[in-house]
Amino acid sequence: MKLSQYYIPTLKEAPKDADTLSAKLMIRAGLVRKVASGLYEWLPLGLKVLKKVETIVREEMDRAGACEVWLPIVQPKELWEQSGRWTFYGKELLRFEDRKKAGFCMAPTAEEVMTDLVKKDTTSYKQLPFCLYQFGTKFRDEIRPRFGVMRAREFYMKDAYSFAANDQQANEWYQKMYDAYQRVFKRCGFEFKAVEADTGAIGGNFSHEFMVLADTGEDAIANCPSCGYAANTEKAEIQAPADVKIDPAELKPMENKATPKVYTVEDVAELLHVSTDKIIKLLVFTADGKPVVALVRGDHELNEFKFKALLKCNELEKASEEVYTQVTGSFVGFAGAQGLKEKNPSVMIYADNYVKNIVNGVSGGNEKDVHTINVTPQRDIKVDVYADLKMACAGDKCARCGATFNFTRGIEAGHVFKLGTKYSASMGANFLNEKQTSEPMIMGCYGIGISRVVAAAIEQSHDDFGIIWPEPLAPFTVALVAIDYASNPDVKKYADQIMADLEAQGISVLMDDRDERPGIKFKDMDLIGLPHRLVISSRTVADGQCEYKNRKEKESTRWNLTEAVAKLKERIQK
RNA sequence: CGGGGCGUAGCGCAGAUGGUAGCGCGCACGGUUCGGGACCGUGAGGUCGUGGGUUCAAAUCCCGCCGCCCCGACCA
Repeated sequence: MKLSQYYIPTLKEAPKDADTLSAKLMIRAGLVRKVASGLYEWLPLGLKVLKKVETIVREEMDRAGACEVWLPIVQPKELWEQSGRWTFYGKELLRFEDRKKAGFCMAPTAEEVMTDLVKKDTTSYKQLPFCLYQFGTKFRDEIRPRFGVMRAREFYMKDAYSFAANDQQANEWYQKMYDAYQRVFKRCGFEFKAVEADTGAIGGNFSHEFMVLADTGEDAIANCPSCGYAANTEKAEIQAPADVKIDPAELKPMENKATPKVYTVEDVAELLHVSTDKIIKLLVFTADGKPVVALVRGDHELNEFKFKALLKCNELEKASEEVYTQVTGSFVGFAGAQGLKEKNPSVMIYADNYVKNIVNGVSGGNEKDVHTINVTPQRDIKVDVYADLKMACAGDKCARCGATFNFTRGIEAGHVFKLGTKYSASMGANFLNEKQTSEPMIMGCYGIGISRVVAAAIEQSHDDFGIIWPEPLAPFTVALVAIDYASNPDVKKYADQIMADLEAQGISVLMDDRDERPGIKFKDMDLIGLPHRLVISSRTVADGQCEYKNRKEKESTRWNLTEAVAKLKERIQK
């Protein structure tokens, strides 16, 4: 392909609303353009990469034995009412009416249509198990789209759904998909990790996220170097610290200190000359409307996912100021749990395991501008439940083996869920088993954000000059920079020849044949980030040579023109 | 939805105290250049987000609306 005929509008400067590195590079390199918040146009170069990812995913889905289908993006309200998500799914579900005032939505995912499709034709255990998948546009009306195509409202996804007659079959499909995902991300050339994850709004029994590792990733991952356990920090189970034996002689009596206008943990610690791990943070939530109190150490963060799981509630929200005051009898920021149970016996107090070991700590003083020092929870606070409630952080130990976690960051590119019977039961996707009884199918669902994978590839692999595509995803394999193409017939002859030879061997080439200065051509090619670069110019042609450079490397080498194609072939991954 | 910021040429920006719009990049034409985003000259390109108000006069001041971005809840 000649660049002069291709549509690659590159930009020297990124638009100011591009917020992430990959978003900036995708726009600058002419992969995408933005039409509106969270809505993108994919240009030829970007689409090529998208298709490469799609092809890899399709091949691995087929290899795993899944069958491709194509489902509508506009879906009827009735199906969503059957699953209960018409009301349960938040505002991310874009709902609308057709001319007959019938309700529809733009599909954010496809459990409903897929389950509906399957239940009509599947009636016997003899037909199970199987797995269907599709590629398609998904729409989620995100409150705040961000990070370019990584969190767009409209995005391209592969979603697969497995249906099984029993747990064993269901687990086998989960494993097949898990393995297929391993192959997909390996083939994409990624550094990645499969981690245990929270099941979130999709619901279900258990799940893994496939994280593309990148320092700029949105998610933090805890991994155990000893037993291999890896989990999103939202989920990572932490070993409770060993109980500390408290020496009664150490304990000091509680005492109130004036701390006017001091609100943050850091400020309190500084004013009172204690470290933040001595501070007991009190948080008030409403769990399905009922107020609850949570305590965590000042240097820790409460993990709402864990708290929610512990409470087994549907909705967990930070309490309003009124509720806070009502529950604690104090002002926001100055409540302490000492004596709280005595004052308000109906309120449940939950505390993170680490709070148990605080001795002579600091807590809110239950008065405006006052904190209480020498609070020792074991003596002074009636905690109902101690549990693992904190976000995993540096120094935490693996709940399974006790080794200290390592932390990395990643981008969630794929997610596998074991759904169980959540949708099949509510939507009546039943089958008849050997014993003539009807039971719901056991489902699994498996997603890969294809458009997000493209952005993730860039987040993981780039430098100051631009993108560095992993070879399997590169829009073209070879960049052929033909300097003096327009003015030197020899350059034109050899460049055309090499391009034709490469293309004849199935190697894709993008040749810059434009009548531009060399600097512009180099800069553009670096930005676009094709893995292999060949330069042909008056200079090299005079010596019967060309110049080769890998995008990842700094140094280039000279090759004879006659051997260029063969040498290049050696370097290209098959 | 709550808090903060912004909307002026394709992109990045400047336009105190109101006087009818400019710069850099990019684009077109001519010339000099030609291995890491050259230089000179000429030129095209703008309902200043939008609706209203104040005023002799509004990009500028006031009000409404819309859009976009950042911080929080969602997620592939």
